[in-house]
Amino acid sequence: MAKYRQVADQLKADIASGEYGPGAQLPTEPELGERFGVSRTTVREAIGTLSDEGLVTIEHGRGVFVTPPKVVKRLDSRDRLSRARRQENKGAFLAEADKQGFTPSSSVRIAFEPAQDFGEVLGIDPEDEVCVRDRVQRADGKPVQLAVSRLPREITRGTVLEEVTTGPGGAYARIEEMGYELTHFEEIVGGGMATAAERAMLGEQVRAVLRVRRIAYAGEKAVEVNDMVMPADQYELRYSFPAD
Amino acid sequence: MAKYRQVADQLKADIASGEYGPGAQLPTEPELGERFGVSRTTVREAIGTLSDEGLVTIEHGRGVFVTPPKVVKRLDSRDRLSRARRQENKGAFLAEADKQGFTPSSSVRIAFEPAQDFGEVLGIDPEDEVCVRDRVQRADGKPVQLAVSRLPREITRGTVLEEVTTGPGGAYARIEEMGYELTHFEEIVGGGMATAAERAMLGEQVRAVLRVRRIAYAGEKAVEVNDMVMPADQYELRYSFPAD
DNA sequence: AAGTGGTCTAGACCACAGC
DNA sequence: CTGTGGTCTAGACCACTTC
Repeated sequence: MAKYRQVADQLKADIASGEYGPGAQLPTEPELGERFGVSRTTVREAIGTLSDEGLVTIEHGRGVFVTPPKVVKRLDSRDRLSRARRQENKGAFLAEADKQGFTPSSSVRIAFEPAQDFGEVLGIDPEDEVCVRDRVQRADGKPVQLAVSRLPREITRGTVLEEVTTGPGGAYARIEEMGYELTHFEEIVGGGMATAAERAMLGEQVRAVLRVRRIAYAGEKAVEVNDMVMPADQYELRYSFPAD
Repeated sequence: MAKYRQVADQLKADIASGEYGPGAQLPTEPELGERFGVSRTTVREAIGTLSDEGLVTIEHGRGVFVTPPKVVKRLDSRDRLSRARRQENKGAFLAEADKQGFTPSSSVRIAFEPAQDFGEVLGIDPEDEVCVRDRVQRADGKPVQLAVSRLPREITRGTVLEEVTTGPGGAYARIEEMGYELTHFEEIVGGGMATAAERAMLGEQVRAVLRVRRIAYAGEKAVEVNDMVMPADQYELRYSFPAD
């Protein structure tokens, strides 16, 4: 077996055995090289695999640390998006913050573009304009989610939906006030590795991400498509559905 | 910016521009090193990031190839797990194969163990035995999903559920015949990097995976917990739920 | 300034694929 | 056998954190 795998396996065992507890700093790369009788390059390759698996967190200039157990954000979309929540004046992200006890904040960038590929899912012409709401959502100041909403401009034109702040109950409450009564949501869940751009926003240590596309419907009409990206190790999505 | 990032960005651009089309082979590592004026190590680092992002597939001894667009398996759990499907004598994986047009196969390993941590979710004592059905599911011979089901042995004892083949309609059909009428499912979706063991089973090129835990309920009673692992780039999970 | 991880080199040998 | 990627080395210098 390759040396770097042997080193990785030994380090994993040491972490599992508690020799390096949560948050503990591992020996430096040169120290590990000497201990295992391998070059620093090989040690780095071993540490890289541990980092990929999320076992350790590498901090430039500081050291390598055993990743403490994550506080997982559990999202039950159906509850979180319920009309009841909106009537409590809570948007989806605020409802989540409320339940999990973190301080939410977000920055929003608004733009208007041709719908292009999104025309198909929204049921509009590719050249019709959409309102793009590009958000970075933070928990206690740390970015935890990227979300890009697109809404047909025929719905948003001249409304607060084209402003940074959408007001109590969030965007969905405003959409319903426009006369589009939301009937159901569809969520399409995928995953993958974070791109360099996503890591720049969510944190360089982020590896795997969950990608969720939520489509909000008013009857047969799709009124919003929201593409979200979140670090996989920080989220759990929960869905319930009947057996028949 | 680091050289390996520059190289990676240039290769990405070349792929996006179509200079290297889907399935095309990239120049060899020494060739790229010469072209960009960097060492082979640096080229490998660049290619590694492309591989992580799923843009290219590395084949030992053959070369580096632009990953062709994936045939994504779209799973609509609610439909796939419907009673109607079971009454068509199709288990979940068979129903999926039917819909997407691949030839399914699977190998099953049966074991009996104390429930331990799974006792909590199944509502039984941690020392009560569960029947463990450990499966590798293949599409056209290629492993595409790992699934480990655990069922309380009080349900499975002496039934075909403790055999390799569960018969028409799959395990859920047998559970209902035991008198446990399924009422609803819960699915908890997470993600992460594949472990070395998972890569050994699903393919060494697999990076990000989706992890789905499905819990089947008969009323308030959980009758099965099924932990599934699937390559993230091959799956899309679809859920619908009402807005109220 | 000292200590940590990040990048890079030139070269060697190994393992796998394909003729 | 040849060509490809996989592993490994010893050493150098850079960038970030901390004192």
